[in-house]
Parts: sequence; C-alpha cells; structure tokens
Amino acid sequence: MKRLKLNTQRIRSCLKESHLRSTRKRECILEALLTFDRPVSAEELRDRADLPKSDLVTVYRTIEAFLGIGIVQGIPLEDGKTIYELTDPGDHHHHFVCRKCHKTERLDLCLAGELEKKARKLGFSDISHVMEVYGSCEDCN
Amino acid sequence: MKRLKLNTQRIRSCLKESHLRSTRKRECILEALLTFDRPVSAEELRDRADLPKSDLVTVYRTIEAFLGIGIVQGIPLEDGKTIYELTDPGDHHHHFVCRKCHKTERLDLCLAGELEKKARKLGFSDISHVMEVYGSCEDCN
DNA sequence: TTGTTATTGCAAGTTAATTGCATTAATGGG
DNA sequence: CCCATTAATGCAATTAACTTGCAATAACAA
Ligand SMILES: [Mn+2]
Ligand SMILES: [Mn+2]
Ligand SMILES: [Zn+2]
Ligand SMILES: [Zn+2]
Repeated sequence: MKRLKLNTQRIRSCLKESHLRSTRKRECILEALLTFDRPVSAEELRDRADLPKSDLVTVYRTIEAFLGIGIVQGIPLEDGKTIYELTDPGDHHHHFVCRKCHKTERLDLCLAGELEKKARKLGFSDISHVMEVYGSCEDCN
Repeated sequence: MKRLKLNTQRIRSCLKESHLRSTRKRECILEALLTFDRPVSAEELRDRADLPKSDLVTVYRTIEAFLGIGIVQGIPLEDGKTIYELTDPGDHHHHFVCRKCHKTERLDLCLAGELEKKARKLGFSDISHVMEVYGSCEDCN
C-alpha cells in the first residue's frame, strides 16, 4: 500500500474519493488536528478549532467520517475515553501514551500478523486488535 | 510469584490479607463469577447472582475491590465497555474476544517485558498495557 | 442556477459507571 | 457474647462521553 503524507490537499482528495463533502467545518476541524503533535479528545479539538460548545456533535461526526476514510485513528485510554490523531492512511501502528497529558510516542511493534493467524485458527473472523502502553511521562512525574 | 488456583477458600483469604471484609454480597457475586466460563458485564453478574436491579452499584464496588486484590481482571471492549473475569493473582494475560457473545480465548502472548523496557527508555514510568484481539466467533457468524 | 442529498445545529436521549450520604453489618478486642 | 469501630451497602442522584432525531442549511454536480 502506498502511503501518502497527510496535508490539506491530500485530505480533500481523500474526502472526494469517499464521496464526502469538503465543508467549512471539516476543514476547520482538520486544521485544528494539524496543530497538535499528540492525540486529542473531541472537546480539545472543538476548542482548538474555536467552535461553539454546541458544535461538539459536529466534531464527533467529523471524527467518525475521518475514521471511516482512515485519516484519523482513535486511541483508547484506560478510563474508557478515546483520543484521536491524524494518521496517514494505511499506517497502522500503536502507542505509548501518557495517562495524564496524552503525550504520545509511536510504538513500532505490532503483532497483527501473528494475532490474525492465531485468531483465525480459533475460528474468529473479522479481526481487529488494540495494543496501547500507558504510563506517566517525564514531564508529568 | 506463586500462582494459586482460585476457589472460594482462597478468595476469602485474599480478602482477609487485603483487610477487606467477607460479606454476603461479595460471596454471592463471587459465586456468580465462578459460574461463567467467559468474561461478563456488571449487569450479567448482577443477574446471575440474582440480585435486585439496585444492587448494580454493589456489583461495581465489588468488582473494584476484586480488581484491587488482583482476583478479577477487566477486559476493555471496542465500544468502551468493560467485561470482567476471575483471574488467578499474578496471572497476567490477554484475550481473543468475540465482539458479540464475549466468548473468550486466552492469548498466550505478551510483550510486557519489551514494552516496559521501551517505555522506560522513552521516560515513561508506572507502566501498564492492554492488548486484546476482537473478532466474530464461529458461533456468532 | 437549481435540485438533490449530505451535512449541520440544536435539543434531547442513552447508558456505563460513579458519588454522596444515611443505614447496616462485619470484625476484632475485651 | 457484646460493643465500638469502620467498612460495606442501599438508594437516589449524578456524571460525562457519546449518540440520535429532525428540521434547516450548504455542497455539489448537472
Ligand atoms: Mn500515532
Ligand atoms: Mn482470561
Ligand atoms: Zn505526560
Ligand atoms: Zn461469539
């Protein structure tokens, strides 16, 4: 799979390919996403995008759309919440995440192949997996 | 670490060691846990224990206590909910979980050591991790 | 420009899980 | 056994992330 670095241009074309409309709100939320170097919550995203409180629902729907076309990845936290980051399409990977500030380091280690094989052997299909490492980062200690 | 198979006896002594009281409700919930061969939700547990609706909060508090002494493990689902199972203390492991029926197979593969090392190198401390594999089991297909 | 249809705004709903507080019950010492 | 201490429970209310319904609006392409 060819991996293309994300930018506004590329994302517009992703939207188009998927028959999703390029709207003002989506661009706005996208721009906000681009300003972060760590995964963020929907609320953080709305605030950074300088949208009114009521637009949180639009943020969620936008995230959903972006997840659908693979340019955003959700990262589950220990407490059940989820944070989101831009991802190059097809770039599956995992993370070290600070429980407190959500600073994230890429974890370049994935057992997808092995897990998939074992799962299939057990009769599972339609397989997905999570692997995240949580801790306290230096700054937060 | 010595691993001792769980039974009612052993669990009572775990409670005592941790200065937790052996109550009727806890035993009741424990008995319910023992009847399952798969992880379950708090609600399922309350129903199996034949407790009234209002006792769901007791189930949650009991689960919390059991998590604390390491005889119960929580398994996060893709949708953010959590299911719970009895675990021998110190028996850290992961799972294949059916998204629909929560049938579970043990996943005997854990990168704890490697993850911990990498995380520490990155400045993280107080490290934990999740790794779960989700799919549709044969029966649910 | 216009018609179609996706997107949005707003309000309300959902639900797993938590919290506060008064009551009850387990425990350990005497 | 009895009592004092304090943890556990029962009940009601709350939290908070996320979802849903629906009417109004905006994007797109014809
Ligand atoms: Mn990442
Ligand atoms: Mn298990
Ligand atoms: Zn941090
Ligand atoms: Zn199943």
